[in-house]
Amino acid sequence: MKRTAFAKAECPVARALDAIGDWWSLLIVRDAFDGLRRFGDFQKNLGIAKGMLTTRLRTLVELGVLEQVAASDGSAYQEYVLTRRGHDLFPIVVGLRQWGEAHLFARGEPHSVLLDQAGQAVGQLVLPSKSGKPLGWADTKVRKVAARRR
Amino acid sequence: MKRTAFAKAECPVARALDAIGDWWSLLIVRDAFDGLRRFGDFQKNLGIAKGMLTTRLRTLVELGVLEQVAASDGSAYQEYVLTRRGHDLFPIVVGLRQWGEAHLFARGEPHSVLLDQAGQAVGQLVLPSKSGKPLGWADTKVRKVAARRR
DNA sequence: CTGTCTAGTCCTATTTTAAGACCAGTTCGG
DNA sequence: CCGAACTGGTCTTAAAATAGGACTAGACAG
Repeated sequence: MKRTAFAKAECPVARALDAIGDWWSLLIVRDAFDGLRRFGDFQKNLGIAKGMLTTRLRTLVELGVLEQVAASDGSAYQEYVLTRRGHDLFPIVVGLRQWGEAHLFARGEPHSVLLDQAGQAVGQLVLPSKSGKPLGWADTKVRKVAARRR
Repeated sequence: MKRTAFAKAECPVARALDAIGDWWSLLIVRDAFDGLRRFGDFQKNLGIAKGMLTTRLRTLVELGVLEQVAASDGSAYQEYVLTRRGHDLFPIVVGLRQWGEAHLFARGEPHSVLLDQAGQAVGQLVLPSKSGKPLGWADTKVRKVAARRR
């Protein structure tokens, strides 16, 4: 049966996963953050089947995460670049990176690292509170949307 | 063909997506953050097929994101609770939530909201730098693992 | 005991994915 | 200017994943 959809869910997490929660979309976005722009670059770097890449890029463009622009090198081809909405995915990609680094690599196993412009490794993502003290899971709760009464 | 695997990738983002980057796993984790613990609770709340839920829970337990413990109500059943590793997924779930809120809901459309213990909406995730100034996408770059020479 | 609840397993139909053949327009080398 | 190679796709096919539901063993409630 068709993959179940959460596009109408009232939970933003579910909608976000419905939009970009597949194996390829965020990897394409990651590569876009790394500066990749052309169909062939994504295809070669990810080893993704061309047909998949075509449908993923189309979906990301429809979502407004990527947009197609004329190639920056003056050729007749097109390039895919991140929009504002795409740039806003940065914390998610960083979060995945930090979780992966912390839990999916053996001690000493080499992996790529995120640096600031001075070449320093960046810190951990934090969720600030009004008081300035970072919030963890235990400090928060979700307020659900009130069930619609009749 | 078999879904392509990134479990050996040197990029932590790719490994993380390989582990938890499917449509259901993070929704299960979200529900666990919301306090759900039992098979039937997850199944009812998500509307997921039981077979899918079984394999997802098994995978999450193997990954060390969830663990099975004896039911807290004294019955003979088991419950699934987040481990330390599971709790560390909090920033990712929050990131998805915030991106979804910002880009996937129409103005005024109701959605669930994340609150701190005082009932205040939480702020945006930030990536701090040494200098204390939050880092954005343009302020960072990825250092790749050096290609292995012979 | 008996009926219901829980937490699954198993089966089937359908959809999605991977992989590669094929193709039209673009660019390059000479 | 011409043929070869590159770019950015489309189409086809086989295998795998998903949705949905039937079925079941053990726990529990009355």
